Amino acid sequence: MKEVARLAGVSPMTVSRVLSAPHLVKPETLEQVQSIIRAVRYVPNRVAGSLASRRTSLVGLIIPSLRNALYAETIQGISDVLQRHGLHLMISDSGYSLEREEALISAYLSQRPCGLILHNTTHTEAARHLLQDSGVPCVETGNLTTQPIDMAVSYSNREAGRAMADHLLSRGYRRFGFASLPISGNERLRERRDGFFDGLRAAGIEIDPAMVLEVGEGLENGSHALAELMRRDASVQALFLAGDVLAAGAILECTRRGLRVPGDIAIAGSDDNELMQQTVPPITTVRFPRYRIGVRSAELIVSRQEEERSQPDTQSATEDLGFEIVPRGST
Amino acid sequence: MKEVARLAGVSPMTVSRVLSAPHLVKPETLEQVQSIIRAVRYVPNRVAGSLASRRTSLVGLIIPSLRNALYAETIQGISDVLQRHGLHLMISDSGYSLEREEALISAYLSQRPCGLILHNTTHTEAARHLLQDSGVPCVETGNLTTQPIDMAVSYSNREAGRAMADHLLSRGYRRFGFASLPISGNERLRERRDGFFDGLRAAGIEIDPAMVLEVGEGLENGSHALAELMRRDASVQALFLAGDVLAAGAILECTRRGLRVPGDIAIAGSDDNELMQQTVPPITTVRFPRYRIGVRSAELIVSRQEEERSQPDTQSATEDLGFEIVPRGST
DNA sequence: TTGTAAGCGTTATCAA
DNA sequence: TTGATAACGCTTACAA
Repeated sequence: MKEVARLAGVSPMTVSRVLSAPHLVKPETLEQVQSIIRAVRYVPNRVAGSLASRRTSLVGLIIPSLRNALYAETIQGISDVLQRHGLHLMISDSGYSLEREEALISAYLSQRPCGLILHNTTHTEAARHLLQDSGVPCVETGNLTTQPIDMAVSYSNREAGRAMADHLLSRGYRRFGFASLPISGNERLRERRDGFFDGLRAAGIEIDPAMVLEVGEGLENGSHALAELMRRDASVQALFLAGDVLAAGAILECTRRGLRVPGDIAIAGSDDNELMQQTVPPITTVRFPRYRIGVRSAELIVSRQEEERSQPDTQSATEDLGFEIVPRGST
Repeated sequence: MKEVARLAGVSPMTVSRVLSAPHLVKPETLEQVQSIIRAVRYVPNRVAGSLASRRTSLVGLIIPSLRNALYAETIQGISDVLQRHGLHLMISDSGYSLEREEALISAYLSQRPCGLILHNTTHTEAARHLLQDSGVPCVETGNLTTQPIDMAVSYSNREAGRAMADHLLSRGYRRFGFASLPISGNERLRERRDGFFDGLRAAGIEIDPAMVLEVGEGLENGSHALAELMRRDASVQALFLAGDVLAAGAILECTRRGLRVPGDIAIAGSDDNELMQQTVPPITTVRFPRYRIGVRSAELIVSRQEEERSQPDTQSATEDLGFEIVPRGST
């Protein structure tokens, strides 16, 4: 910057203004400086800028897994908003471990980000403290929480589970099975499952513990879940496969076995992805507004940031973006 | 840090050492300082650290689209390696636009990252200059390039296309169709398509331009592609659907139409994802080592970084990680 | 093993 | 509209 200033015959401060507040610079000076900047291909150093201004352009995102296509929509929503505001996204995965999440939060806070987004609402004690003390705007997402650390943008997994129970009951099914990814350490799935059980119980139906399964990720494990649940109870009428693409895997397995869906067995999924619409038959599912969640999360952080520049009266927020049962051919 | 130093009765420099070179500190002092750090919940400021050391812990990644599940594997590979080395990943999507890529490169360079990974081998003139002048280690990936800006880790899309042609020819097919996402601005797909045509041509077969289609993303568009190509030539024998999940969409459409695969029509895909293995029949495809590519890309940047600390004799590298034709039921 | 001094490359602040 | 000056919170280099 000094070099640019020297060549343009102005002070470094003027160069700085050309870059970050061009409207404060006389048009001729502006153009003069800009031409030098282009000529020497000057690339400003934001590290220095951030230190001086005590403000970075980094937003941190921690998700349970990068591989899981679920998060892609949310990430795109976040990214779209941040990019419009000149902010940058750091992403890491916690591998579903709260300890790793804590370590990541700590590492991210060292970077003095202008915001943090967590796809998670349960954290270690230490992690909560870190976040609270830091004063960094923080959005929790992935599940509705009554006690957000700062802000939350989500939907109720419990209500979604209950709504799916109501849907299946309304179709006349009475014997159920349930499968999901491992519940431990995943409050989103736990809530969805418990909501489902609540809904059945309200209709006087108790699900057999043997008909509740945890399986690994992937289509293949959806197939396994179907096979195993049918083996355990050949008269089961409806399955709720909560999580990722398990339901699609089950449908594909039905195709392979020549089972009619929903004639022989009804199958419902969650997390509407395009696969759900394209199977034969298309799968009844519960859809969460993932892109919108990314967008709102990012917007909250951006607005927090802009607030800070004017009036620093921080306000917490919890937004419930809802969900939607999408009835299709499989139930 | 000053505050911690004061409370611990040492100089700030000792606190700094406790954090970044603990082996240089006397054990008692170390413990003493660490206990103060915990007590006051001191979170070091890496922005300041980076400015002083002229070294950040940020690696930038630019991919064409965040939504595309293709990149998830590569990202996970990168992330796994970086996390082990205490580095952080910034991710943005260029939306398949070279101009946006250039803008992102420029923005990333301002952050003085310790490396950049581009899922792309064609760039604007300005972008190449920026990268070359910056001296920031840069890995290009996604396609084999003869002229890497710095380093490259990839596979040959052209060879992959040719290999798929050979595979289909060896199965006895002679009338072909091809569909992919839009080719323009996507050198990876162009190469794959051209390689496919090369392979056919070598066997004396020229593909009818009417049987070459570009469609949008998603399963649904795979279905459309199948419908359209069969409409244009009812006697077509084999389709190569290159890109994303188009082939799976086509297979699902065949299921809906009651077409036998490969009896009525053979279908081959690319980018082996789990969907390809689970359809009925499973889809013949070409598999790229996406996770490995992420791993190697990150490793090259890490090793460059460590080199720099010792001997600064930078060396360029192009690594070809190959691909694999996976013959399955659909051809 | 620890400390001192001098930056790192910007921006905030105030004065001109 | 522009400039001088003093930070920002660390690390490097060297000295003790």
